[in-house]
Amino acid sequence: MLRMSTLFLRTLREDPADAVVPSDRLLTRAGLVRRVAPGIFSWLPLGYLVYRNVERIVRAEMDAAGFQEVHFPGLLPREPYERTHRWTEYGDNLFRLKDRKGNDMLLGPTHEEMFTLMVKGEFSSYKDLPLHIYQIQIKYRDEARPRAGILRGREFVMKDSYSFDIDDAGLQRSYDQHRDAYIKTFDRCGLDYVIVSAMSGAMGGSASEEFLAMSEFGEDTFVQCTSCGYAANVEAVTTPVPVALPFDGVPAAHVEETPDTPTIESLVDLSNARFPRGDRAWTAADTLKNIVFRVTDPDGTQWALAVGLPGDREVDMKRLEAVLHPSVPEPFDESDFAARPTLAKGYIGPGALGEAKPAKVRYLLDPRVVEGTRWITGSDISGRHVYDLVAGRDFAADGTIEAAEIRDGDACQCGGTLTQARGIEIGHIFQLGRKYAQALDLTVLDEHGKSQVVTMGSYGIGVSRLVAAIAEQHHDDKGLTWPREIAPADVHLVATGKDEAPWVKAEELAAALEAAGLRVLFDDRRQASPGVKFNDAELIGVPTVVVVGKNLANGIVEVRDRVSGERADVPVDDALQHIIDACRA
RNA sequence: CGGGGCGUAGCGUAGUGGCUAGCGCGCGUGCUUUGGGAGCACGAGAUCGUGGGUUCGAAUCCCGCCGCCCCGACCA
Repeated sequence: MLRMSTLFLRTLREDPADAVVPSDRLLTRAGLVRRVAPGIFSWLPLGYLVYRNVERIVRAEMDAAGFQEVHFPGLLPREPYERTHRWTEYGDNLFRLKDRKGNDMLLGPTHEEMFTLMVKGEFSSYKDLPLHIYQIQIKYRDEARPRAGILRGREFVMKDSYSFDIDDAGLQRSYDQHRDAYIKTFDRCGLDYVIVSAMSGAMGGSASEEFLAMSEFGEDTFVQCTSCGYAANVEAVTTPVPVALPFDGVPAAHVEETPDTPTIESLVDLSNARFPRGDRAWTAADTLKNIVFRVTDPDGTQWALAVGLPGDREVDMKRLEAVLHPSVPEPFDESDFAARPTLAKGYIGPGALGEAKPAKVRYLLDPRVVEGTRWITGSDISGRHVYDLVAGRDFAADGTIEAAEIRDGDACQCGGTLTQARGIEIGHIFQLGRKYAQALDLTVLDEHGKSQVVTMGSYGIGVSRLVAAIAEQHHDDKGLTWPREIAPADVHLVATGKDEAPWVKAEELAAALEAAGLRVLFDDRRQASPGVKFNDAELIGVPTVVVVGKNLANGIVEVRDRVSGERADVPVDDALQHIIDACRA
């Protein structure tokens, strides 16, 4: 039994000045966590109870799926990460340190290497597969900017698991098993979440999905189709390709004088003033904007890329980076332009773009720029634009690219419309494939005695982040409203009143509830006023609150439901059973 | 790393050149109080982030440094 009179807890009446998101504010005010350094937190007794409840659910579902728990060190040697190139690829996000001999060490940001090497050390036959192992471990990532409290720390707890299979079909089965286990886990946590397609990105491999808890404070933007159920991270959204248009009646392309129109807006204004369209006004969507980037490959090679897209859209850097990964795009700077005199800044057009052209700029188009679409675009001469330039007739590109910003109302592949929302990434599952097994030489013998590289899946849950994600979704203006399985207790029992009787009865009831197997948080503080106790109970968010006070004189105790706010006056003699029923409902 | 803001008691804050740094919460002692953050009295708690400078006098003005928060870039 937890007694408030002795609990190591101090709730705060005021919001901490630095806390911005609801979960951070409430977890701090309710005395569950305290910030120690940016992105680094301590768990106090009540918070640690909540944390362990979440961890227990995650572990239980992993175990139920038949996965086996292991535990790696958080402090790791450099060498395995050197072999997979992550010692360098992880960059500044890796916490690095040296031991007394001067050897490089790191605090593990994730443990693919360790899992792979462990399996390599023990298993060597296809008969040993499939294998699923997991750990719940503190991870360290030196984020450039930790924020939002527990939601995004530099030290956090993650459950990471890995599957090992001999072939692709096995990997798919393993992936599906994990997906099911994750659904059960997040359902038990009482979360409202979506499963979205994600970019497999750096890790390689094919299938990849993210579990996003709905929250306006989430850092991931995703889209959902209002009609077909499709959901995807913005980075992974694909744009439907419009049907090609006939262009028989379109006049031949012609260059016009358009002085001082380096921006789309100025170009549209000038076009309407000097070259009116007749049937309607020109808009930004009639222009073809070409944005150039310098792209750096992992091996250091640099090349130029132009993205052509309708003038009413911006390039979404996140989407561009996601498609190009692991290469890194940066906007052209003055020296890049200087090196390519055929590119007229502000007036760049398809005429100068393409790998075959002198500037050697790889030219990729937004899928919306299909054959037959007609555009106003740069003529590659400062102060002039081309009109009626028709895609497929007057120009072609090296390919297409998904890099344009996504907007609410954009079309889905199914013909429906997409809407955007934000979410907190609570889980990520993906088919790693053979990248790590290859790099670390994890092979097993198949049934023909031939050596085969193992194929892996990688699956993560942000355990500590889950606590914050649940808090984001389960609170009201008074405080936290934990789902029962997550809550630090089943019953928050408040004793109050000037007579001795309620205190005696409350003690008795607390003991009886505990004997019945319920977890009891007993507010037995003598000095605190009723108002303080009620407010603390609401802040802390235990689902069932019981008040033994002045109504005991009438044989009544009060049972409150924290979430619904319902209050029931219950005869003392029925109280025990009533509370047990309420907690087991 | 770019842009913005802020460092005053455990927490929230006032104080823009004048000597004793103020208030609320919390904390301690005593009395009163116990159904919605109680009252009274007394009390403890701050080298005003840090180093230097200006000045008769600096929390306050100037310069450097450190730290923190927010937006962006980046990320479970």
